[in-house]
Amino acid sequence: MDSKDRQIIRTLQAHGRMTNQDLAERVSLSPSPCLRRLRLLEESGAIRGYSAEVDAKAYGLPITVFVRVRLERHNEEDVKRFESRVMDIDEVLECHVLTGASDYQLLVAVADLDAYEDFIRNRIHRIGGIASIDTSFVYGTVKKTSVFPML
Amino acid sequence: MDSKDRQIIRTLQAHGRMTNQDLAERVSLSPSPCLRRLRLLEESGAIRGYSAEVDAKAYGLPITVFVRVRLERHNEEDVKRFESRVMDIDEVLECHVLTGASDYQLLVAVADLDAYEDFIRNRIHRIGGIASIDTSFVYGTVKKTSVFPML
DNA sequence: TAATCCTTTGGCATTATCTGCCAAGGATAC
DNA sequence: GTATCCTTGGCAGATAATGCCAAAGGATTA
Repeated sequence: MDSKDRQIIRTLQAHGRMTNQDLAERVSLSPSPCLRRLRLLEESGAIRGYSAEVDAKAYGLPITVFVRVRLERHNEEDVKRFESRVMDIDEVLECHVLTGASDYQLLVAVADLDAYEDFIRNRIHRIGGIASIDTSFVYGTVKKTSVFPML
Repeated sequence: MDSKDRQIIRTLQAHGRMTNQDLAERVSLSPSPCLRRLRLLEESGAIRGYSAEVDAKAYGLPITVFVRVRLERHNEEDVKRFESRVMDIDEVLECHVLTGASDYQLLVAVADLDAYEDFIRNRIHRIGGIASIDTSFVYGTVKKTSVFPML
């Protein structure tokens, strides 16, 4: 992972469908070595994949919520159950384990408030062992980039 | 935005560099109408762009932090200054406006704890007008998908 | 300093893909 | 029933991907 690799990565974070020719030009390489570097980054797992960035509202999911969850008990069984159940819920886009007052932070996308209530009552609480849930609705987004800072 | 469009979107959220031929096959269209739908989704803004999903650790940013910030005052001037300064900080990947106890939640990626301390002291506090900062380090990630649920 | 090795690069040719154009099919309204 | 509109599918020229091989650049060792 040298500076050229990071340049390739940042370029593809900003323009994920750029052709290899354009990418090569942007990072000042010819197409062949550029493509070889790209394949190595993909095979090594540094680049996990590619994704379209979609307007959630246009898709039909106007409500985005950060949900912080604390469990009652932290034995292996309860933790495993919570995590495996959460992974299967399609509305949960992200679930991170955090330091601090909460155990987990979920990123959830839903169509309306009824769907959110349904999500909390019938998906999350049904898992059991939940000590507390803290909901923060996203009112607006000041910044959202997928491009890492230069090093 | 019909069911076919959403199918195209979900497919490209999972495999952003898939060729139009493969995409067409996956959604049961021939390449021509598939490409036309795709271009319309892009031009309408439903698809904002494409991005490589990169392993932050492999890139050299092993520490991910959610930072919740509350401002002392909420007059237009202070709010505008905070938001415009935050947009210019490369380490800040996301900044959302939240309901609840905090005003903002930032997603920050840094190389080490020193860089995080420097970020808080010299980037965030220097903005001025900060009432409180609450830091939650990401210990692990149970789930992270860019694919929206079916509707 | 020179020789050697190893890594990375660039060009070429083949194969695959993109994409604009036009005709055909299917649904809808009158 | 028919006219109209929207969407689809196929074709062809242009563009891009990718495997192979020779050459250049950089580091290490003698």
